[in-house]
Amino acid sequence: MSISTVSRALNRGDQVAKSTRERVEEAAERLGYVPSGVASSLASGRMRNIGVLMPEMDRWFRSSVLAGIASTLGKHGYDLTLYTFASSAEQRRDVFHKFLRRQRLDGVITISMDMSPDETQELSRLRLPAISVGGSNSRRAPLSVDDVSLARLATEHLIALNHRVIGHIGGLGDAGINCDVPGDRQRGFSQAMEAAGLPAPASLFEPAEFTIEAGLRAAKQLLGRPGQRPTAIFAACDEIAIGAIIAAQQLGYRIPEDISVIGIDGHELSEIYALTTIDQFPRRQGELAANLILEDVTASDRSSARTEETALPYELAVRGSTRLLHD
Amino acid sequence: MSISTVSRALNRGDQVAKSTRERVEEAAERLGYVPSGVASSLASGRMRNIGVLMPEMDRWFRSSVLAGIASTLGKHGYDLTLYTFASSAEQRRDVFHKFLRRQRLDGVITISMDMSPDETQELSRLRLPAISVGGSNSRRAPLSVDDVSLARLATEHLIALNHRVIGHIGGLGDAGINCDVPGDRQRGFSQAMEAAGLPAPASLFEPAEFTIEAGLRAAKQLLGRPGQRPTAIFAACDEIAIGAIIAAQQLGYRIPEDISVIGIDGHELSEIYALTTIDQFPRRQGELAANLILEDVTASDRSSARTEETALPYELAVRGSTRLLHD
DNA sequence: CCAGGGTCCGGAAGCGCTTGCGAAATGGCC
DNA sequence: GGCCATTTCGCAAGCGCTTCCGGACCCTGG
Repeated sequence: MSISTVSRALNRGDQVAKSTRERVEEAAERLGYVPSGVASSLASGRMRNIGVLMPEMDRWFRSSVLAGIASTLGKHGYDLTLYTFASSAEQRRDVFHKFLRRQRLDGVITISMDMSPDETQELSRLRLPAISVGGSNSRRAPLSVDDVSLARLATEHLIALNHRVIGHIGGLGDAGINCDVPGDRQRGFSQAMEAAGLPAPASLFEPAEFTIEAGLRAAKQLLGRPGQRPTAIFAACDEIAIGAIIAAQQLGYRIPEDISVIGIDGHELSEIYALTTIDQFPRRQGELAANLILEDVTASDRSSARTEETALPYELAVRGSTRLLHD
Repeated sequence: MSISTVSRALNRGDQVAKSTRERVEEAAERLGYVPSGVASSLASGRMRNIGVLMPEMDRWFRSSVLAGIASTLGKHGYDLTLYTFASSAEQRRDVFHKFLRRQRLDGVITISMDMSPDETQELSRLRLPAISVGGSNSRRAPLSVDDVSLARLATEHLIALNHRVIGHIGGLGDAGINCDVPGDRQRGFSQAMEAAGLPAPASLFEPAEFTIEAGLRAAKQLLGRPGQRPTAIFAACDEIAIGAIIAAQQLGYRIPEDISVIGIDGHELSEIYALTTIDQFPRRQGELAANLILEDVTASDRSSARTEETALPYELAVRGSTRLLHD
């Protein structure tokens, strides 16, 4: 039995008789033989390896997406190479200009980061299919929920419950280098308020990063401010919303009797806090992203590079943190 | 200028005149040339790639360790390939018997998982240096805090505060396939209680997985049970502790007036809940693990395979969730 | 001025696989 | 049973680097 027959039997199974293939597989199993990844990559040009780029793993959303990607890629026999750049511009440059150029990847998935034109160009120069999840205005075949609509929906939920004085916490991007999800959500909020003819004064907005701690601080600011107190708060993400709930409780407010709170994400903690939220199934987003990139990679030399956005499912999950306001 | 000179100039810089090296580097920079990773791996046998194995990314501890590893490896020009197996034994088998055998890795780091003898053997058959963090009785060069001591320390803190009736929540391993951190912490608890001559009846123990939700449920069970109510709770991890705090509050208990709570980990949320805990700096553990594995990999052909355990730092962080019991 | 020793560079042989191409074998049909 | 169509297999040429080895060159000291 020749080397080439073994290779064919193990790889694609075509062009080789069923019986020989079975013999080969049996022998490989017995010897514990698995073809060397680097050698087969070098020879075939296929890496069986997808890169995942993301700013940091500090948010629940991102690690959920990552988990979804990891499990899906694993199922298909692909490796997943992880690149993070914790707010260091230099590390980020290195990823694009050193690591990606080593040509170990068949494609990349980016999580909640917008690429600069330079980076996008680099990707196409390398002829690497890419898809991004959790970014808003990425340039190549983005996979994203429409954050503006999401925020509008959340705000409309509060308005439908008769709230008129609604505060918003969020809007602080990741140091500007990443995606503009916070900005989009703020815009959605404004749109909904405007459409309902409601004012959205600056005094009812408080900036915060996407963490519980920041949400807690911001909510205290917002609620402690003299002037008209909001009867409801739209938090840009669940972490902030949970922080807001804790802050409200610490200040003596009852949720939802005194203040309604709504978030976005479907965080694992949201159920515990009975948080009304918009679930966007991040893990499933990761799985979807992985499947799409695999399709792109397998597709005969990316002739059919998808460019249209793929809309993602989301779902208003009404729990106990929002309630009708009686006037 | 010949190919071999370029290779030498880019790789090790020795055996090549400074001036030529500079010329090569300048040219590479200008052309955006970076040597193909697979080709150089195949030729040299070095992969510049470390594998990270872990059960799932669902715990804060694990993603913190991962973040530390990722940033350290990136700084040294190494790729990080991530393998997870969400409780599926088959996936886990595949990782060890397919993915690792592809020989794309220079070494592996395992996070909070114990390897079966079969798996350990597989690793040494592949001559892969390995180090594990967050596991207790791993077999190769483990890097771990002594979970028994940690738990003893936490319990002793409560005892020193005059508590005599102390409950414990935890002890539920990850379906038995992973590491025995929960068991170790339970043992530490028992040891401390016994040493202080205090009883630790079954009624004061409640099993729980390492999540906030499970902690919440378990704490309600523990506190709702008729009979002697504990004045303090030692939670096996911060997630459980936070769940316990929330549960206690929901039941109307005040923390720490009515019940003291201590956890282990140093979770990002622990400050918000004023949780007394034992910080074990997981991110730093990840960085350390990465540095050690790089040492192992670089070391002239693993002649000096470390086998002794490396003790890790930890620190009792006393916050507001524990207080002296006046009798 | 020449020998000797260093330094620096180029040639060439792989690393372990994939795959196009042609040869061999197999099977079906008249 | 012979011939063609079809399947199945082996040969060999790479894939893009690394690295051993020998040769060219330069400098120094005698």
